[in-house]
Amino acid sequence: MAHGSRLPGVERADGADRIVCHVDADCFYASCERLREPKLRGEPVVVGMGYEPGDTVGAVATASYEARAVGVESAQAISTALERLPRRASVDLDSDADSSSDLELEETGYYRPVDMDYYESVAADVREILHECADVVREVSIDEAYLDVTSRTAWEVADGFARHVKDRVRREVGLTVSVGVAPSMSAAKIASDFDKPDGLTVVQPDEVREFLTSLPVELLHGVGPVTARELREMGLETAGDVAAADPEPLVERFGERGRELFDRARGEDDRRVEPKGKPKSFSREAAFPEPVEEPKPKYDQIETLAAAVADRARREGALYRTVGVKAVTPPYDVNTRERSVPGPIDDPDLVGRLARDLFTEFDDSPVRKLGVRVANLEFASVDQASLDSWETDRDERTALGRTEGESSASGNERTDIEGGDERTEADDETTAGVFLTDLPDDQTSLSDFC
DNA sequence: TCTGGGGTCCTAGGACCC
DNA sequence: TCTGGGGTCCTAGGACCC
Repeated sequence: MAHGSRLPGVERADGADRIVCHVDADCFYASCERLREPKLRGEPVVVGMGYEPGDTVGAVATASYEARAVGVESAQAISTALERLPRRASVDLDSDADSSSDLELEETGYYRPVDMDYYESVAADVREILHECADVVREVSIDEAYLDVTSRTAWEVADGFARHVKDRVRREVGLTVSVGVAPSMSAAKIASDFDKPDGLTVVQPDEVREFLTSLPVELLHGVGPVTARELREMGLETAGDVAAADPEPLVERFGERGRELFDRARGEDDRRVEPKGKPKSFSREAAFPEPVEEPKPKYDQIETLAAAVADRARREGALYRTVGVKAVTPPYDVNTRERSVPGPIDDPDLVGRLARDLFTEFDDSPVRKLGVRVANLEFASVDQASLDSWETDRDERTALGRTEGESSASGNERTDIEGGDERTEADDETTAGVFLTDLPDDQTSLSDFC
């Protein structure tokens, strides 16, 4: 793309500028709940786990803006959320005995459990629209994506284009999204956040520096509480401060990230929008209501999590070479242990055995949270590039699996390469998925903006 | 902020190899 | 026996994101 060597003064003139769109659904889980339960519209809605009587652990996944108005935030302990926003249903029961609770009713809200399957199905509808609106889409998470729309619009009409995307999602799915348009991924991300909810912010190429300059450093992507505090200690409060700073101390203190920070604060980010690759790891974790010391419940939990992770990997058609456990001990110390085996495996029993083995170190420790993870993943077949080579890939993989199974068995642990039929079925599904997402784009409705 | 769950990337030291 | 420097893999921890 001959993009690395551009002269400072002429960066807008070389035609290499991209138009990047960041699309971010507004309080996605809560909005999904409203889709299937319209009475929740306009009401405070909290989606999370652990709010039923008797539950003791859980957190807020998403709060509607009405719920945020009374201090409910995502990642908050559900107990705190319930204090600030009592659950509507439970108040209704009380209200029989207390007719003066009309006022309090205003300060109650609806709680709903996380239902990922349903949210996934809604997200799939949104994705379909986004893929029709862009040449390249990078899905960042279930409710967020970057679009490279360089060939679909122009700066002069970028706001109309963004409006079109928003309107389509609202009409066809029923959700509001916030959209940011900018010449880079990092600026587009900040732009979509700028005017939430239902936001639309376009940052023209020559406006990027000014747009960023007054932003507090924590609004930069990749700057969390720790980095923000350290930046403040260096006297850097805003993106503008960082942009004007000497980059050397930043690199000194933060390494590669420091350089990145400096660039991003100046609006320099030449990452191209690229489709997301395969996952790097799968994990499952679970918290205990309170720290547990006895081995039995801990090992039971390890067992359950290991089985769930192995099952997930198999369903996704992934082989793994590394198994890890995580033990969170009071006050909140995160300990991880992992072990790798020589060859890629698909072996639920071995995941269980390795996980138990790795965990023995924490036999006598109080533990508040446990996790099991597989990593070093390999996806046997299906490179979307060429479907012709699929049969070949599959044959190669079968041979591969056998060889590596043997080498791994000779390593230290017995491994079974089994379930070949199931794996093939999973691969077939993946292949079908490639066909589905390869449907031709319908650009006609976008021609106005091109 | 007293802490849920599922991810990503980076760093740093040690082992091991050439 | 002492020794340089580079590369890669593994492991543990940390920061961050949604």
